Amino acid sequence: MSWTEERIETLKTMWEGGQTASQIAEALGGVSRNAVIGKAHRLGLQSRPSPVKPNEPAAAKVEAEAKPAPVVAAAPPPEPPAPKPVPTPEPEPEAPFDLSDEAEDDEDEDEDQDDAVAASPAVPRPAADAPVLRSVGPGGFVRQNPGEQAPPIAPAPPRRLVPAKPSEAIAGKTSLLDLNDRICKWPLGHPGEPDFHFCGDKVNPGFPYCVAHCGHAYQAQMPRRDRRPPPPLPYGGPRVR
DNA sequence: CCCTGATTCGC
DNA sequence: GCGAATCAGG
Repeated sequence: MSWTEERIETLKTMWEGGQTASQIAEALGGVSRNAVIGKAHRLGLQSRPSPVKPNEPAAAKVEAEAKPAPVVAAAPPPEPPAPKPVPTPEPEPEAPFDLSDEAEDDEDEDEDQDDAVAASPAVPRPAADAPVLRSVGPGGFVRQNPGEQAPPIAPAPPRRLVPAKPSEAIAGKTSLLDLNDRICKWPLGHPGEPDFHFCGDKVNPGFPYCVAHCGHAYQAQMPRRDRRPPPPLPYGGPRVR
């Protein structure tokens, strides 16, 4: 399997969208997780929250036996490698909500989220967990060029909403409690803010959002090979394992 | 154990 | 350039 333009594009989008290397590898198919990581690095994609901390001074130690240690004569005490400044990660451009779940998530929040947003038994729930990227317009919405919208938008369903009691500010707006499988769940505003509410339009049948917001939610390119019936299963879909 | 990403290094 | 093997942290 080679890295075609399309596959690279998918890799980029998913990587930047916060998908794990495993998920990406699985979505692409024919490649291993390592291959994905390796390629991502070669592409210059910056590391996202990595579990491995950079060793500051301890540095050389790994299996760096590769370094034959230039023995000149009476080898002087090797200078300890100076700790290089940690590159400050660029803040993400923008996104309706925080996508990075793994980073700092709590269990209870997940539950809230599922209850709140994924409560649509009738709907094939295209992507309650990761409505991140994805494309294909079975609904008919036009797809944009990959370059036109760089930042991976993802109306990640808000977590921790449920303000115990309905606020007056959202009176007349579509609140969490108004959500059902027939109205658009696209969030407007930010959770916690007084006027936070949902779109509330009629959904594009089969999707959690209205047609307009589907256009925002589903954009990335997808391997348009085998036809995949209605519910376009996103990359981050159910992990088959 | 599982998972994650980072790195190395032979191809 | 590619990716398996390996490492290291959660």
